[in-house]
Amino acid sequence: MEKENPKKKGVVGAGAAVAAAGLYVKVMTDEQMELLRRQISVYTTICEKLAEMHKAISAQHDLSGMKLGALHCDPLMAYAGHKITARHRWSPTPLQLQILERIFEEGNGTPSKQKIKGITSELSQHGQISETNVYNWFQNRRARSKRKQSVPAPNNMEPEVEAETEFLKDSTKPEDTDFYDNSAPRDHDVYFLSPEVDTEELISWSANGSVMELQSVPSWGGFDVGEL
Amino acid sequence: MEKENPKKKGVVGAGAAVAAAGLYVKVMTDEQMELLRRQISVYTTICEKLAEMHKAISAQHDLSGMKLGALHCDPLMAYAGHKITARHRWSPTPLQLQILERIFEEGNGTPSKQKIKGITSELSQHGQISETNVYNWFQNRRARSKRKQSVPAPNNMEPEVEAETEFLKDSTKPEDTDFYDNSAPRDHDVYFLSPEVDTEELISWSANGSVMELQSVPSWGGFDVGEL
DNA sequence: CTGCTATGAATGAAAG
DNA sequence: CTTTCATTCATAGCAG
Repeated sequence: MEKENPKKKGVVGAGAAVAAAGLYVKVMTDEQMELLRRQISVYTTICEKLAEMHKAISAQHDLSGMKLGALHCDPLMAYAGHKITARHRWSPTPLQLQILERIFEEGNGTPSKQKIKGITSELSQHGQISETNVYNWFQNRRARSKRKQSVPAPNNMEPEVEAETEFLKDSTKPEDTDFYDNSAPRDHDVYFLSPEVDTEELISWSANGSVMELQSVPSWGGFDVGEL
Repeated sequence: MEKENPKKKGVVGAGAAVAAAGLYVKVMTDEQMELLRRQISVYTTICEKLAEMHKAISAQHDLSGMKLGALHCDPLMAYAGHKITARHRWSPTPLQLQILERIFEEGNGTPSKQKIKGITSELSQHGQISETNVYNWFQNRRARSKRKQSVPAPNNMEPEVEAETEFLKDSTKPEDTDFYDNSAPRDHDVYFLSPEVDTEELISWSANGSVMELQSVPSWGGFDVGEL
């Protein structure tokens, strides 16, 4: 496989001599400093929390599709020197996936050409996508959902109550059983505000919005990072 | 380049000495400023993405139902005890492996459905196994054995430039355009500097590794946000 | 503890 | 539509 090439000593421009006039320096007051520090802290916490949740959620392979594969790289990786591998196969963004699933379940068993076109244009508002992608997606979705009717899923034993079976038994069928949601109430809100964590005071984003708020404060109290 | 120590807070002396004497203003070099700016940008973007992702995921909690029915790990459980790792992926017992190998080499290039079924039931006498497992096994076995003869030659290029190597092979589809990959510039720098860019395609954080990495860089080259 | 390797699994795309 | 291929993700097990 190909992995990181610790070649380009990217490292957050440690030595990335900033612009030319590196003679004068920027100045910040204590106040600004404090503010900055605070914001950073918040961001850090949020990211940490989110990462944790993400990890948990996609414990092993779930991920309702958060692996956008458009460009396989994130900002950090970029600076880390990991080349931006160009060209990757398309992958729906979470939003797109959501929509696709909805449409799929809606019963439109046969997305006609026209349908596809429409869907495509709708989805392209949430990210790059082509008609072919949509077509393939439906094709695959159908084919794969079809192949899920063998596992009797008879005795769904408690995952954690494994007797002496070394490996899990029937993990057999990947996709089937739609009743799972009975065990999982939709109190999503609660999930994120986990009982023990102490940081949620900082970030309380039960539904979805808190984070957005945070994002809206990128100016960092007078410190305009954007204008730099 | 002295930022190799993820553990020890570097404390770039430049003036971030928030500690004691808080009488004079803090000073940051352009370099630090740049760094900060980048990090902020990255955090912002990531948070944005994460938020979006979670919104989508929690929206229907797994729309495709593509996961193991019973196993439904939610964040809550994760926090509770990090126990979500209950499921282990299947692995053939030596005996099963032996049989599988035999069958594989027997030439049955394509163990079709029926074949799979038969094999599965045969193997299940030696341990837990499902058709899917068998299917995947053959799939992987074939793919892997095929790729066992082209390792050395193709590399020669500098890692830093090899990004452009191949995005020519985008054979996508007949009828539509696949701008999705060509339109995205790979000017890494831009990623950080322009928050206004449509982040959808800029950041794609597929692997959980990305996030993890992020977490590991909270020191902000001198800033110790962690201690806050 | 950190990283690497082997390998089960998921999935977009293509072939039949 | 169904089956196969190719690529990638994620993780268990092992080595340094």
